[in-house]
Amino acid sequence: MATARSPAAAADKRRLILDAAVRVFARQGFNSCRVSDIADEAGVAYGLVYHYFRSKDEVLDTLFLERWNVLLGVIAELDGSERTPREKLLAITSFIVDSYRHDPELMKVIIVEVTRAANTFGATHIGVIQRAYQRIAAIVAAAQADGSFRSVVSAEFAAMAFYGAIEQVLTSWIFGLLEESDEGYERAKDFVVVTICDGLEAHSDVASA
Amino acid sequence: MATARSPAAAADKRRLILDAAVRVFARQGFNSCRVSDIADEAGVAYGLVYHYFRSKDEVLDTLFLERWNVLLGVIAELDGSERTPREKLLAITSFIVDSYRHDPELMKVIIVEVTRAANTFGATHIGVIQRAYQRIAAIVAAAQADGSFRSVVSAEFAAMAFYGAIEQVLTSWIFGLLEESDEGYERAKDFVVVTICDGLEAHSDVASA
Amino acid sequence: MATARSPAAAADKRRLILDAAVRVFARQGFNSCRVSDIADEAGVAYGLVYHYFRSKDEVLDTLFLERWNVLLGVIAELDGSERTPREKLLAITSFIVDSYRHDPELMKVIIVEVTRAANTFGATHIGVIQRAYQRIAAIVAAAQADGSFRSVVSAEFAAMAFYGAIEQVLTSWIFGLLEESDEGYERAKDFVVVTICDGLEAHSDVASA
Amino acid sequence: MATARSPAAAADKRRLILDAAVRVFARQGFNSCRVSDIADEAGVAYGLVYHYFRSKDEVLDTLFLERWNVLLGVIAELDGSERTPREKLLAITSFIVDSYRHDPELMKVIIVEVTRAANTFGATHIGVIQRAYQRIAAIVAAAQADGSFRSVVSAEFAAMAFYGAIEQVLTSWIFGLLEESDEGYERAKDFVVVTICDGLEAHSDVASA
DNA sequence: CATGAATGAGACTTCATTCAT
DNA sequence: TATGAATGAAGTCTCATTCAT
Repeated sequence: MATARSPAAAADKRRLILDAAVRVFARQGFNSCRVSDIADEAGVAYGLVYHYFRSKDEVLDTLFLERWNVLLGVIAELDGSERTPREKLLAITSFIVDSYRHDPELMKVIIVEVTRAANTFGATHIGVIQRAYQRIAAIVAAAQADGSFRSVVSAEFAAMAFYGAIEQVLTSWIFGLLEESDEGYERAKDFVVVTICDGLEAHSDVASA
Repeated sequence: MATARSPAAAADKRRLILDAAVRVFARQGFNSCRVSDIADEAGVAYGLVYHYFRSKDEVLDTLFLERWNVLLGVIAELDGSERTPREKLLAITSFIVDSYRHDPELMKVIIVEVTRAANTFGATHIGVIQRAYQRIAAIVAAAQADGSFRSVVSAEFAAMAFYGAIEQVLTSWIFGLLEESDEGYERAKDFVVVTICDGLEAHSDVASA
Repeated sequence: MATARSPAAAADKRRLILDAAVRVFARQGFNSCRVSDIADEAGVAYGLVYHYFRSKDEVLDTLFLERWNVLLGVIAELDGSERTPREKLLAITSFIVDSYRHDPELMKVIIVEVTRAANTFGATHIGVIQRAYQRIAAIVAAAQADGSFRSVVSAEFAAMAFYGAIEQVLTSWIFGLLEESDEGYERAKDFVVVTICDGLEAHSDVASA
Repeated sequence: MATARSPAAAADKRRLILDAAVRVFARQGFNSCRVSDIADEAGVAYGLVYHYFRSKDEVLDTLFLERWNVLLGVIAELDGSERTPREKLLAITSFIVDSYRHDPELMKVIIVEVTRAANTFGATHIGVIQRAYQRIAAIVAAAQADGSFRSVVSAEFAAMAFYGAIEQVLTSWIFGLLEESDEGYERAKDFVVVTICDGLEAHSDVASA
């Protein structure tokens, strides 16, 4: 009782609600769930959700931004590191795949409810979403500048193909179309980088091109 | 009697509603629009939507299946053609990009409201969605079998990266992140194929790999 | 084809709709069925219902009045006959029970949807419904006047108990609470008359009363 | 804090809605009234009806079961008492008539909307409705066993005639066909029992039968 | 007579949000 | 902080009725 009312506990309630929201959004979808579903899942009265968040939207906004900002931070840090471009792309892929492995429900929510929701949350967060694409593009552009990447495709576009490949892998896991296993996760990381960096065609063809 | 109420005109009303629904779904999103918005856009009475469709969901189902079945037909046809694997992938890319160019609203609806809606329509149509991935994978697998594509990544996965790249391009157009122009559309087709088939890295690296 | 378009066939269509309506009203209830259900059951287009009847209500009105007027006629005829009061009551009971035996669906509709529908059809037809009660009361009153029936209860009230007993028997059949068989129907007729005319108590008690 | 929002007041709102529903159902009929009519009559917001009840149906179900269970309890209690069979039937009649006298609207709703609604609520509650008939039949059967009632009609059937007579009396009041007054209510009780127990025919006839 | 496409008012129900306690 | 009763706008869907052919 005494501990339950401590400031720490109060902060916990907010976290409790956010974590519950992830599970509910992942299970039912943002539009199909009720605020009371989140409260039930968190084990609190549903008025409390409105104590910590202005609206149902703000709950999802919060979840998305929390995670996306981590992603942006990781990419920024990588960009400034000593790695080769290929290593940088692998590290980004690795981070996203591991994010999914660690909390598949949160990543499902982010991809399904935000990143692709062109009319609702996607539009709201288009700015920060775009920033991720731009930072990846910057990595590619630098690689093209130093000659390690070819310039046949624009950096902007290359970033898109790269990110699209990753998101499609996650989507396939989300839809249950692709087997999920520790080995599967690791292979996926390699496959994305090999495909995007080396291409699918046999070397001889490439060489003669 | 070639009057406005001929059987042909009746069929037109159904089409009128479907076309209006595309515009409304694209503009407001499936969840944010009302059935009356569709009726208003089509210039018909509210109840007529329910005369032709059992529910709001069925309108979207119909739109999606109409178009997706065309895509499946095109891929199947291409698979049986005399083209090289690379040409086949280009043709698929070309078809999808041209679909978007011809009717960007319909493609927006399909991608935003169905293909990625893991909790709602995506789950409903997962079977037919998957079929497209599988047919692309079959093209890659055949290419790997005859040696024109390398086997370092599984065909299934390669198909995913390929399709993900395309969908990300369309998503970027939808979000207004990528310039849309006749030239842009054509370049996008090439870029997807070049990236996926040749890879981003400079040849020397690939050769030495 | 030639016969189907004859005037006789046209009249048949009206009858077809009425008969279909009985089945549909009995099965689904007046409120829960649609005009199109009646048309479907009759095998005609539902616009045709509106050719023969002004509204859905009028279909039920017609069915009710058709049958109730027959009942009124029977009671009137009996009243003028040479029978004893007890025989008259038996004849009325017999007619109603046989009506049910012959067309249970129609009687179900009349009782469930009209006779007891105090807020809707019952109110509309209260006049003609009451006339039946009054005619039965007249039979009882005459019997009381000539000494064959006691006058301890008012004729009006006695008619009510008599009719209520019959309707409850039909209701029990309708609800499936009472076994239906040829023998059951005949026994029911006797039971109603015995109960109402002789009473339930043993004779000795009655005699000593 | 003895304010209007105490827990007791909250419980009152539910009661308020139920009582309002009785008035509205009685006045307009279940099918013809809207949920908003109930809310308006109760002076509460639309949604509060759905806070306390899952549906419009559940409101009627609740009203019916509340009252019908009281009836079942009364009959059960009477059955175990020391009264003569005739006194038991009188007590049941008395209870039902007094129920109507005390709250005619509720009894109207129960009879018109439930007890005779073979396609909707009657079918739903057929089990508990039947239990009342059975308990009355049990009283008659016991009377027949001890010789106080004759066995010429089955107990089951006798119960039906008895209950049917009562319900017809109530129906007549509901339809405004029978004068309502304190004296009228009392006379009705006697009349039902006299008719059912003694019969309508003059004693001499009965004796000679 | 016959059809069924077209209309649109209106019903039930949901649920985000507020607020008194 | 925490609760959940209370609010009411808004949405989907139904269906009686009309009407052009």
